[in-house]
Parts: sequence; C-alpha cells; structure tokens
Amino acid sequence: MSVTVTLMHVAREAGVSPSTVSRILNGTANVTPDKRERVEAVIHRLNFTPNVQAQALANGRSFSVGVLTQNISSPFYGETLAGIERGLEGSSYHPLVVSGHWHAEQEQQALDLLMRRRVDALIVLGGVIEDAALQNVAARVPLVAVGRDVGGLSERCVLIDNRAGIRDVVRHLAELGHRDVAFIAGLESQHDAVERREGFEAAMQECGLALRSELMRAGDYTEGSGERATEELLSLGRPFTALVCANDQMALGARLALYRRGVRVPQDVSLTGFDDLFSSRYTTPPLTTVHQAVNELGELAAQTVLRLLAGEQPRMIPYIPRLIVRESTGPAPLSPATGGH
Amino acid sequence: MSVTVTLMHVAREAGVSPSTVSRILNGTANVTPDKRERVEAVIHRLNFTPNVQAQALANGRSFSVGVLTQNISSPFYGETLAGIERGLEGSSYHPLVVSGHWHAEQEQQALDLLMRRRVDALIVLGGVIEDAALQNVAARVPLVAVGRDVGGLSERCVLIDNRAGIRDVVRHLAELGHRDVAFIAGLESQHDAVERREGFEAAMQECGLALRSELMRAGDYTEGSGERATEELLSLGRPFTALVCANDQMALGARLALYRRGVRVPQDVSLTGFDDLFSSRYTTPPLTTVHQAVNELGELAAQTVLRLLAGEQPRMIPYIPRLIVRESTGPAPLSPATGGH
DNA sequence: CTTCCGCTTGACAGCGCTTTCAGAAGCGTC
DNA sequence: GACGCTTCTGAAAGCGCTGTCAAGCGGAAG
Repeated sequence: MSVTVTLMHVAREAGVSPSTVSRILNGTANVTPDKRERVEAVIHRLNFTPNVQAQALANGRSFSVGVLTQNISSPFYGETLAGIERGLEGSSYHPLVVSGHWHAEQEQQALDLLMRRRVDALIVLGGVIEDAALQNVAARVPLVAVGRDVGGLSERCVLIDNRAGIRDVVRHLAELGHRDVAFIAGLESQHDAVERREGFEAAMQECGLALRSELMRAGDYTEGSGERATEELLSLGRPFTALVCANDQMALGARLALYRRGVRVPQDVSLTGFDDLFSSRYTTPPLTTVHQAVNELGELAAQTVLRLLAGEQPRMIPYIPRLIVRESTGPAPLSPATGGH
Repeated sequence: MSVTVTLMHVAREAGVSPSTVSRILNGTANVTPDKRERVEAVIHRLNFTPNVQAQALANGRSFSVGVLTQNISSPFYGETLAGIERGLEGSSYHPLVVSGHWHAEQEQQALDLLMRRRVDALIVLGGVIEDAALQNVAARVPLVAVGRDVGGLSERCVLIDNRAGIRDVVRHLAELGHRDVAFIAGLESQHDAVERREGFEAAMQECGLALRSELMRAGDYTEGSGERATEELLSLGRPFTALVCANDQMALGARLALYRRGVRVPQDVSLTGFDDLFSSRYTTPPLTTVHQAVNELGELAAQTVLRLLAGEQPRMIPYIPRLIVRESTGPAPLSPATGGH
C-alpha cells in the first residue's frame, strides 16, 4: 500500500503552492489556464483524491447530512432513504445513516454519533426519543423531521395527515356497504399509530358504524403481528366483513392468515392497509391502501435540508395522503357471516 | 448557536493539558483518578463531543466502513445493509452507504466518494463495475465483496452458489412431476443472473426435461418485469405447469399476472423465486424459494472486514443456499394445459 | 516613465485532535 | 540522602486542507 498522496505532493509535483491546488480543487479563485492544466494533469496522474476529513476540519463543514432512521431494512424506511438519497443528489452533501430501531436509547446513541461526525444537518425519521433530545440537537444543526411532530419545531416537520387517510379508508368501506369493520392498530408508543387508531374510531362514528372493542386488535406494524391479530379475529367466527390494518405490512400478515383459513379477499372480507409500499401493488389481490409517497417525503426532506443549509427558511407543506383503491376491497357480502360463537 | 466546544476548552476548564484530555478520551495512557474525574466532569458539563474528523485526520483512521450497495430501498439490499449494520455494532466502526444503482459510472463515483472520505475498509454488494476498478480500490483499503466474485480477490468474496440453488428448485419441480417449466431470467449484465440462468439450463438437462426457448424470458429483477414476462408467457396459451423466477421480486410480479388471468397457484401453475426475501413468507400463497440469508451474509461481510482491519487474514466460507418449500409449488396438474395457439 | 489598479500567487496560521519526547514527580533501594 | 526506575504529564509538532494576507506582476492611465 503506497503512501496516500496529498495536496502537498500535487503542489510540489506541479511546481505551485498548495494554496493554488486548493483553489483549483474548489474553484475558489481564478488560476491561469496553464497552471490549472498542469495541476489537473498531476492530479490525474497521481490519482489524487482530496481528504474530506481534512477539508471538513479546515472549513468547518463536513458535507454530510445525518439521517436517523429506525430500521434500514424496513420497506417503509428503505424507500424514504432512497428518496433522501435522491434529494441530496447533485448537491455536495451526502447522507450518513444510522438506525435507532424504535429504541430511545439507541436513538440517542445514534444522535451522539452523528454529532460526533459533525454532520451539517439532520433528518429524523420517526422514532420514540423524547422531543427534548431532538430540540437539543436542533440547537446545534438544522433539523428536519419526517412523520413526527417535534414540539417547538413544527415548522420543520414533514407530516402526513394520518386521520384523514384512515377516514378515507373507512368511508370507502362504508360506501361499499360494510358495517362490521375490524381494525388492527400499531403500538401506542408510536405517534402515527395512535393517530391512525383515533382516526379510525372517529371515522367509524362519523359514518354511523358501531365500534366494537372485540374487533380492535393491536399489532406492532410487523407482518407477523398482523397475522396473529387476524388469527385472533378469525377465531371469533369472523363477525366482520372488512379488516382495516394500520399499515401495509400488517395487512400482508393479515392476508396470509385469511388465506390459511380459506377466507377470500375481497369476496368474503375486504382488506386495507396504509403506506402504499411499493410491493402492495403486487399482493394478491393488489391492496387497497393509503398512499404516503414515502419516497417523495424523503426527497422533500432532503431538499428542505439543503434549503436550510443555504440559509433559506423553507416552509413545510403538510402532506395529504391519498386513498388508492385496488382489488382487495369490494362490496360487503350480501349475507355477512355473522359471529359464530 | 453556541461555538462548538473543543478538547482545548475542556483542557483549560479542567486545568490540564489537551494531551491529558485526549488520553482520557481514548484510554491511551494512565491518568491519575482525580484528574480523570475532573476532566470527565467538565466533559459532561460542557457536553463535549470529540470531533471525529479531527481524530481521523490526526491518527489516520476514519472508523468508517464504506458500503457500495446498489439500491438502498430494495428489500434484498436493505436486509443486507441491516446485517452489515449489526455486524459492525459494538465495534467503533460505522457504515457509510452509497448506492450505485447497477450503473458502472455511478458505482465509480460512489467509490470515489468513499475514498475521498477515507473509509478504512470497503464492502461491495453486487454491482456491474469492472473488476479492475475494484482491484484498484482494494490496493488502498481492505475490501470484501458480497454476491460477486472479483478476479484476484476471490478469497475476499462472500459468494452463494446460484447454480446449486436453482438446481434444487428444478429438481423439486421435477419430483412433483412438472415437465414444462418456464423461466424468467435477470439481466445478462448481472453476474448472478447469468449463473441462475445457466444453472436452470443445466438442471433442466440433468433432470431430463426439455429446454424450450419460448418458455425462457428475460426480466430485470423488478416486480414489473416479472409481471410483463409472465403476461407474455401466458399469451402463449400457458404451455407450462411451473414458472421459475430468477428472484423473488419477479416472482411477485408473476404472481400478479397469474392472478389477473385467473390462474391458480399452485393448482394450475407452480411458482418459485430466489432470495427468500422476508416478505416472501407472506405472499399468497407463501412462496417456494431459495433462501439466501441475506442478513447473515451482510453480518458475515462486516465481521470479515473487522477481522481484516484487526490484521487477521480470515477465510471465506462459500455460502450454500437452501431450498425453502412453501405453498406456491405443488404436483403438476394431471392434464397439463397444452399450448393453445 | 511613473503610478495605480486588478489579478494571480505563495506564505502562513489555523481547524481539533493525537502522539512523541522529554521533563517532573514519586517511589524504592543502597 | 543520592541514585535509578517507573509513572504521569505538558509542550510541541504534525495530520491534510482552507482562507487570509500581502507581495508580485502586467497593463492601463496619467
């Protein structure tokens, strides 16, 4: 392994001062064409790559944007990350991703790590860490939150209207004639899960449909939890004709449980999700769900961060989710299977 | 925004030299307990976080491991990343992820970026960039490749036996009595896609099954391409009883196309994938596929990198994929639907 | 021909940290 | 009490780059 070549080497080799090389590298000032060419030739010949750490140290900017996500492999956060990546493309900033796994302690460690790395800005995706910790960090670097309302930083939060999304789902089902609607919620510790549950309850009332506690189950946003919750619901003898899940992943689990019991979707039971993951277009049947444009949310967050870094004061537009009707919902069966116990 | 506090501030405040603070931070040398306590108190009080860039510059290690992935939002790479993250946990190293999007030029840019950031090591996931570029980089930092055999660096490549995986699939289908087996391949530019196609052809021959070119289609590993290829195959009048897809995502697309045509899985057509994505347990019906343990592969890669960084010379064990039989495959129909054109 | 202006360029002082080197204690021993 | 040894600690020299400052240069203006 050869010694890494530094800007100084380039300067010597090209017979100019380090300052000049730096200026050529950053376009900070004019340099006579012949010197520039000479230096560029040397850079190329020596395969010189500037040391970002040194640059960061010297000019106080690391050109990286910290991203606190929860679970890098979840389809939901994965798409958001891709959006952030795309939003940052073309700028000289780069994302630095750390996972918090929905665990306050890990989230705090992740934040520490990002601060240590002196990120120039921060994007926070969900999470359960207290607002105070985020406010603390926001005092040091520009911060944008996605899918979570941080007290005192609301104008920096990209939010979606969970209640409106679920309301659309319930209305859609009501229009199809469903009266017995089951619901699988997410964890009460997650902000949006609470909003979706409350939204469901409100919408049911609004549509004049009875809210039956035995038809309300809690999962944790994973496929497995959706499957288990659905099995419990089915063990009641299927006293429902529609099943609303608080996210697509649980709907996927629910779908499997229904399949195992030979319950047809949507002929026997209509099934809905929330998020519109990419793969939800490909479930059997394709899932009726609420589109979140996770991708665009990520991109929007990234662009907002860039604006903040450029010294602008961008305003956030609340994101309105959109109901996507596919084939997993249909008219309520004429003779609804009544509870069998 | 307050001025960031530096090690120097801490030193002054605690009445010791910067060297001492550094030593306490890194445990580099003994320090008398009272000084240590004093310094630690100040660190805490001032909320001091060491600047990683400066540390990196001073001691020549950035404590970050570059990861060249292809598509951060793909379920396949997402799980690998999670594995890498987990494998690096506990060490002081941290992953720095960049996407190449299966595009040689972007991959090269990603590599440049990582070298600029002076990553201490590199993990490469797939990709289409030439071996030479990777060898070039490997001369500078330890490199581990996953799912790709880099010439001259084979001992640093975590590989899976694609041919063996597909062979198991074909044998499984043959045992179930299928004789007319269709295949949807990936792009010829991707190494593993080629291996899977070749593996399929070899396995068909080995099982004494006829290889019919009209039943061989090419996709690009996306759901949409699987769907389109399946539609084409179905337009032939369904002269096949089993459909082998080169990855799970295409199988998902295929599943939708079959659903649309009212073809039952597995009663009319048996369907298989490759990769065993987490969500493949939850398709309707659950997908028979080849398990890749993407997660563990990532973790293994990370651990290997750590070993390399510690100066050891770890040996790679080739990974043997495993057939997972679920419910999307079944006996060949008694009276196979013959080609209808 | 001198003066002034604008542009290019190099010297140099950091950025925040680590690490070597050598001095200062502290301790045991003769 | 002096000597040598081991620890602990501070001064100082970088790590690779940027940005300020002032010098040097050529040409335009007087």
